[in-house]
Amino acid sequence: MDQLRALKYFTATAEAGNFSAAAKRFEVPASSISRRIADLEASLGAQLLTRTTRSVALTEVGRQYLQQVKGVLAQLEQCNKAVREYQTIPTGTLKISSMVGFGERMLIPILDEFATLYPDVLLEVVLSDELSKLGRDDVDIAIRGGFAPDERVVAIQLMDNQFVAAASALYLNKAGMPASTSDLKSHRGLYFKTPMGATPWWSEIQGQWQDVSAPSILTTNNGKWLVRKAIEGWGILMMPRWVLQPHFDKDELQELTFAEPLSITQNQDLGVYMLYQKLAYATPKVKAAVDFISARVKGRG
Amino acid sequence: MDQLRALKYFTATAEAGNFSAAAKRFEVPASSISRRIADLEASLGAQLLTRTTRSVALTEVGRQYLQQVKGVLAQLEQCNKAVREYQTIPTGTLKISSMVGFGERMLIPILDEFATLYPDVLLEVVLSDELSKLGRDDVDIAIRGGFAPDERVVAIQLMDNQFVAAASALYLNKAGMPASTSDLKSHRGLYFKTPMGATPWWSEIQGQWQDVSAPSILTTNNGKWLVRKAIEGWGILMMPRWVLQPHFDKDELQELTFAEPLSITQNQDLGVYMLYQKLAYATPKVKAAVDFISARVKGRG
DNA sequence: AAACTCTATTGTCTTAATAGCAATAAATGG
DNA sequence: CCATTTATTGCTATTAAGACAATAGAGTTT
Repeated sequence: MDQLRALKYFTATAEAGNFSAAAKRFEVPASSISRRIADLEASLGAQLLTRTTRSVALTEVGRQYLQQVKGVLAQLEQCNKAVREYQTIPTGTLKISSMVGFGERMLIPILDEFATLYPDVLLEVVLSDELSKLGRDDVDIAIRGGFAPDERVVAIQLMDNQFVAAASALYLNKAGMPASTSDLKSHRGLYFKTPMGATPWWSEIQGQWQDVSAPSILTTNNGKWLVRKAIEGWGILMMPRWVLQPHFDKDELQELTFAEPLSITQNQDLGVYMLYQKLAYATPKVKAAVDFISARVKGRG
Repeated sequence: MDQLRALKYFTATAEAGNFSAAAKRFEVPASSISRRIADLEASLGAQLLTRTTRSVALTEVGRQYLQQVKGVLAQLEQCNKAVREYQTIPTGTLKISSMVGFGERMLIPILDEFATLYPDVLLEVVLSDELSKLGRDDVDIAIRGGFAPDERVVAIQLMDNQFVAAASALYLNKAGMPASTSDLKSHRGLYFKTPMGATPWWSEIQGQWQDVSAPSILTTNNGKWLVRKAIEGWGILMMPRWVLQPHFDKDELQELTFAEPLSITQNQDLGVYMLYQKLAYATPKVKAAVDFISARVKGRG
């Protein structure tokens, strides 16, 4: 018995809810679907579907089996795909999902070079701060702050993503230079809003992490606007160093340094990570992109 | 192409190092192994093995593919095993639907023991006098008064469910003991209301079934309340013997016996039945529960 | 209530895939 | 150099799956 075929029929039927719809998808008669699944059930010694003459429904075992088997099928497909694409020149569509800020400032600029280097790779870049799933054929490469530990996902740290406080000279002249992190509370705050919520300012004062956020003047998920407002002297903001560095260089903003540690989280590990599936690395386009991005970004950052 | 078989051949060959050894393991000619793997390679568009006339060795892709695929095969085996195990050890969720009265008095008490006996079975008991469908994965076991004849449903009679008339001494002192069933009409009636309607009293007098119902004082679908009112002397009620027996024992109620047959239906067959689906592959959880319930209830009832 | 449609199943035939077997050619080991 | 092992190839037999038609049950519409 071709169990693999039976499994494909089974998953399709479970999704469709009846045999005939599944049969159409595979362009075979419904009787074939019925027979293959009956065979599968016989070989397992278990009833996977309860049938009426009008429709089919999963049994409890059927539901369990389906869920597990779907993962197996997906993985096998991945394996086949990896082999098929191996030993070929980088081609095809490469989907990259990145955080908005990083994408605009770091990724897009270097991808021009990548595109000329690998002209056969069609780039599809999605900038979003929402999470997107790897593996589900959703994206090939994801760039995120922090990473969820997963066996099949490789995480490469691109940069440390250290948040620093900054304000314009204009503002500092008006409001005065804060001497310590606890002074921040009497200033005006410009806040970056991530999908996980706003990013209050934390400082470790005498071994204790404390919220030292200034009253909010503006909260937005648009980094560029936030920076512009800071330059115009609206208040103090905290952003990753790699965002602010160009403005420091142009003297548009001044970095505020303190004796006490200052961060946007009590957890220090908020580096920028590039994530990709371990399996996918076998495909040339992914391998090329992963190697390219990590070389370029690490060289800069 | 049966990819699964090809993969099994491939992994065996890779482990053995040559086709003939793998062929022996599957008891097929070496030519079959050779052909299946060649097909697999063709479908993948990649060479997995380098062959000499004396032995075979993995290529770079082959090694990668082997490693990934071995995991997939193991997982699939795991899935199959899980299903087969499900068919041998009682596990999973067991849904039982029962009539309210029977459920409260007979079923729930014995299910404690069942739960300790089969700890892997998650019980889900629904007490309702409404009909519920077997088969649609709605319930695994249904307990009902009477049964609809259906080819795919097995019905086991648990008890005879004989209805008997009763009243308290208090009432009988006041109203007098009815000498025959036809006397009942001048008494006060407490009626049990099933989803099928009220339950008038029928008696077979001189070969003729007649309605001998007393005027109704109370009609309810709540058996416990009905019994309490009877004990308090409100009137005469008819309930299954297994409901009333404890009250007879405690002298709270007296059974009324007559020369003429008395019932709540002209059809005598109103036993309590346990119903379950007749499936090609019976699940252990259902079998265990059916056996357990019929043993315990028949022993008592 | 009756006609209709959609759906799963079953039987039979056809077609495609696989196993079995024998022959051949290449490589290894003595 | 010969004997042996091993992969491959051609051919046949066998088995499994698909195609098609017919049947029966379950909703749906009229």
